[in-house]
Amino acid sequence: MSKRISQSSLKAPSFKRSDCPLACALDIVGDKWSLLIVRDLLFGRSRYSGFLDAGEGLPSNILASRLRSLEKAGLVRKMRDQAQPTHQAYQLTESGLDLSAVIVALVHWSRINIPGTRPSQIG
Amino acid sequence: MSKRISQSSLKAPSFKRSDCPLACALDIVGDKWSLLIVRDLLFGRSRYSGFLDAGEGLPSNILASRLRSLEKAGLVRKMRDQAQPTHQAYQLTESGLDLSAVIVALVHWSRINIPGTRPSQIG
DNA sequence: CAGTATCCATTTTGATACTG
DNA sequence: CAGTATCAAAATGGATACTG
Repeated sequence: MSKRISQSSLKAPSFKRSDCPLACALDIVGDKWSLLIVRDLLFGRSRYSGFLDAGEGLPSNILASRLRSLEKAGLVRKMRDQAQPTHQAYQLTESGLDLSAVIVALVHWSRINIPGTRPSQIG
Repeated sequence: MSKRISQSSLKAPSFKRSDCPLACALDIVGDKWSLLIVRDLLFGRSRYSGFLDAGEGLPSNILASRLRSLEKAGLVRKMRDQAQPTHQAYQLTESGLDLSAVIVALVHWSRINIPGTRPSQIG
């Protein structure tokens, strides 16, 4: 017998504490995984399994939850893979692409301020 | 009878998954509160009670935990308040100040991409 | 194989009461 | 004022099992 109630057993993080633009942004990407998924998308990964293999050990249930919340927030779009139509592919929307500036700023900060950061490669 | 073991009942978030500069940065500021505290420091707040009153309803135990981890990561310094030496004051280090670029990028993104964001004020 | 879902232990959170 | 302590609730992380 199959369970039919829950769309997913894992809920996305809560949403919108205030109208401060910074707090609003953090309600969407203020966690340890979302920007790493955006990073992967920027660097050409587009498949579920690709995100899982990215190296930081993102668990599959967390990945599913994050993809849902990023999609709901309009940063990511899911579609059929052009090259392999049997597969799904994720891609950034305009809004998601705009996050590259945030990622660049974080990487720049990290390079200067965190010792032991990898010198020449993101991802 | 008093408990004496725990320095604090609340632990700071875990640390350093990989050597990717983005992941390293997110291990430090990749949560919903740390950058809001940095924002407050940038905008002139410096006291524990000031952070609590900032408006987003940051709980005091989370604040204590975040201040500890930001201090440990070298972004924040605790000292005696110059004006009122009976009080403590927090201030950003150079490293913490450098995060302003990240905050600017996030606010800019938010203004463009999140409807309902407050038009003319951070904080 | 790609993608989801479920179970369960551990961590983190949020709210509030409490202490020096 | 500046934190700590307590505790319930929620999120996380792994492992694993299910579906098409």
